[in-house]
Amino acid sequence: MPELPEVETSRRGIEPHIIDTRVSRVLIRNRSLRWPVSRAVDRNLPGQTIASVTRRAKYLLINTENGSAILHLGMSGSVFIVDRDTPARVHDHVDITFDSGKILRFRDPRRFGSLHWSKQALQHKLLKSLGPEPLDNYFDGDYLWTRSRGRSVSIKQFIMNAKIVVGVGNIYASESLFLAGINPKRAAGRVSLSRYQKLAAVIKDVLGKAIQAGGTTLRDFYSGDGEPGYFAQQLEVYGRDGEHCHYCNSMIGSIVQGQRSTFYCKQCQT
DNA sequence: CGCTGACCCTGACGGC
DNA sequence: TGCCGTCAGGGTCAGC
Repeated sequence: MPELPEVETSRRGIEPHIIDTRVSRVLIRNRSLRWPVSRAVDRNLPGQTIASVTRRAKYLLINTENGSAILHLGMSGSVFIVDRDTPARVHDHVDITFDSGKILRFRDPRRFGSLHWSKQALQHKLLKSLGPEPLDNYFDGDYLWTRSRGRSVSIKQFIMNAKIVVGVGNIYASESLFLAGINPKRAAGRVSLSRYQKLAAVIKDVLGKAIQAGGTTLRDFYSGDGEPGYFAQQLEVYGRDGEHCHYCNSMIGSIVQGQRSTFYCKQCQT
């Protein structure tokens, strides 16, 4: 469900409510997420004060002086702030309660999300081999071109590979390739440097604009403050198969790559 | 090492 | 109305 802009929107939504606030209690109703939730989470977090909430790739890092909770939202996860005594609904798996009386609640119907505790979050095995952040300066066309030489995988799957670059999920991969005019089926090793420069630029642009819009709400994404994201209104191809391209008026098509749907314009994308 | 496909899970939706 | 198939914004892992 959430890609980088949605995770960033969630981060911005919750941080002001919990920063400099002490955790009084952690309640884990269901430990069977993507990986079983270790007791280390509820053993270490209570009593800690939140120093910051940061993001690496699609992971939210809830940082304290002594370690971090590492939260991934998976496909259907969300975090939000509720007041004490707000009844939990089904699929509300984790409550982190603060001295303020507020609760940071994690909800995840499909349970593809995860929660870990780590003293050194960036060195955690799930995070340490991740590629660069797309909004970092050293992520650029030269980098993509260099990494892609000799690779036969499709450009769509290449840019969704978190070892290459993080945070580009299924929506923004299709959108970026459309904006760069690149056919998603093209082999990554057969994309020119100049096209990679265009691609890196549009990835930065589309992710930045999606963050500004508060993310993309397709059905169930809401920020920590309960606001939907408005980026869906700006989508060019995602979810638009059978409709007309905004630029050339030909029909948007869809294919399946790596068991994920890809949307593209055969006319505009070569 | 690179690539492909199976798999984890629940809910929403469309067709019949 | 109800049942069934399909699909969904994520990621890991085994096997070749």
